[in-house]
Amino acid sequence: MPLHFVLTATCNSKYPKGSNFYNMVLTHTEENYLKAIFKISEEDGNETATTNAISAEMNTAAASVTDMLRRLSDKKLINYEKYKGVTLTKEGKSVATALIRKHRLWEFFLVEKLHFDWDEIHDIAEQLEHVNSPELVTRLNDYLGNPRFDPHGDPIPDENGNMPVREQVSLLRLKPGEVGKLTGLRNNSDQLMKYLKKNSIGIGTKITILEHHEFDESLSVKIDDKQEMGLSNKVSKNLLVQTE
Amino acid sequence: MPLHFVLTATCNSKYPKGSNFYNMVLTHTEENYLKAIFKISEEDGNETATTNAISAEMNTAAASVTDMLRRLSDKKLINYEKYKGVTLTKEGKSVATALIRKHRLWEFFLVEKLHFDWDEIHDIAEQLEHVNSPELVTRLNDYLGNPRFDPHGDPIPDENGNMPVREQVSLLRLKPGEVGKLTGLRNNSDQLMKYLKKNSIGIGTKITILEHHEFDESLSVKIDDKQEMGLSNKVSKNLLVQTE
DNA sequence: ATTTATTTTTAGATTAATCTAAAAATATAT
DNA sequence: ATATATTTTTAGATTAATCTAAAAATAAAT
Ligand SMILES: [Mn+2]
Ligand SMILES: [Mn+2]
Ligand SMILES: [Mn+2]
Ligand SMILES: [Mn+2]
Repeated sequence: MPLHFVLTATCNSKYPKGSNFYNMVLTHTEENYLKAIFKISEEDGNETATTNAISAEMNTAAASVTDMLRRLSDKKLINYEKYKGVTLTKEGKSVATALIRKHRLWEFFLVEKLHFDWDEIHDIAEQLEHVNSPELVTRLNDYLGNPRFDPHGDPIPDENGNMPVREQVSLLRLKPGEVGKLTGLRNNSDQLMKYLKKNSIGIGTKITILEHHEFDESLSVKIDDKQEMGLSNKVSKNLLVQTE
Repeated sequence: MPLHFVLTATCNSKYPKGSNFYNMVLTHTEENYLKAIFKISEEDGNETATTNAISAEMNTAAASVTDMLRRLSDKKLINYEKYKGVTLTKEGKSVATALIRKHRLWEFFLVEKLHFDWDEIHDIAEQLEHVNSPELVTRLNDYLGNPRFDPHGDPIPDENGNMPVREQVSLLRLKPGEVGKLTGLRNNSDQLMKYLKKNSIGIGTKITILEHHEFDESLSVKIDDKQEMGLSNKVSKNLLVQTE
């Protein structure tokens, strides 16, 4: 019998004594803020991450963000001037990419080894990414065969934080007759993933353009030389493919 | 069973909506206290876990323990009466064994798949055990082949919290000529593990008793039909073996 | 250039988890 | 049984992380 619970819990870790700049132990929360700032900064057009953008990304009140920005600034993880928005420092960026590396390695593990589907892994990886053990990351990476892309096609940063880059365009840009191999999604929405899964479309799937429909800008396509189907404009726009 | 209580909890990570009594979301700290209480209760002779025992196990001030006991009691995870010490409720015990299950499954993973040594895994498992995903535990268990004992020889509780039991005696109890297979340690001290590793002794190692030395109650033994060596009383006492 | 709207910060509270110091309860020893 | 020692609880503070409401700064519109 489902009762209505309001659940609040803080997942605090302790600060070990003797932590210095380079082995600073951050709280899960601080780590999540850094990831959010990184994500916002990556979004095209964003010079700096604003308080409101972070507030939206983190689902917290703007006032809470301001609080945290002061703290992250004190720790030299961000460059912060009141009212100006923030950027990550070198150190902050390094923390953020290390988190993303862990997140995506764990996602790869969950799909490759534990046979989860790509729409089931994100929330688990959100937890696993906070496990702090450099040796674990190294061994996990080796165990997985040093993968370069996660199950959503997102690049996995290497030990130094460098992301592999890849040429990919929206499926919408291909002309009839052209073929694209699905390499990523523009946004990793669960609904989109479930929809694609239902239609046997996943990373690596070969998609051939049959026709562009002017009226609603949708596509007719052929999937892996098997079924033909229509793809709405909204779906096609979100599919990133490599040609040839 | 009608459970009427409203509990308030925050977690930085999203907490599942529709939580009920049986999938209550606890903080890492609350989970660690439950594990500590479980551990103390398992130690022979301990009817209840006292505030000081918990304080020692958790490395926190006794006053902090009292605080937490009130909280855990409010959540019906422990039976608590002031000055009387505590026991786990059925629910509390179930949370604790689920944690131990996760801890030991992850330790098994770290050794079997990532090739860590048995003295390197505990701290990482301490973190991994708090990852909350029943599906993950199920799949991890299947992936590992439903192991019954962890790399230290400790039993892994099954889905229902039942621990496999095993006959094992201290090596000291064997008579000269008898053979024991190492199945566990009385306490998982890092120093002991490192010492054994250095002498090629691990779980499964065959140990033949050559001689008991009266003077210091030490042993002469043969390891896996290979090297002969002495084992101090303190070491032998901590080695648990199966005979035959 | 003012006014209005939006964004951001400050102020003031709350909760979990911790601490130290003091008080109260229980256990041990004389 | 009284005194002493130990254990446990209470009292009072602190810090991280959050909130709402109000003030201040910046941006947009008239
Ligand atoms: Mn993800
Ligand atoms: Mn991903
Ligand atoms: Mn362990
Ligand atoms: Mn173990």
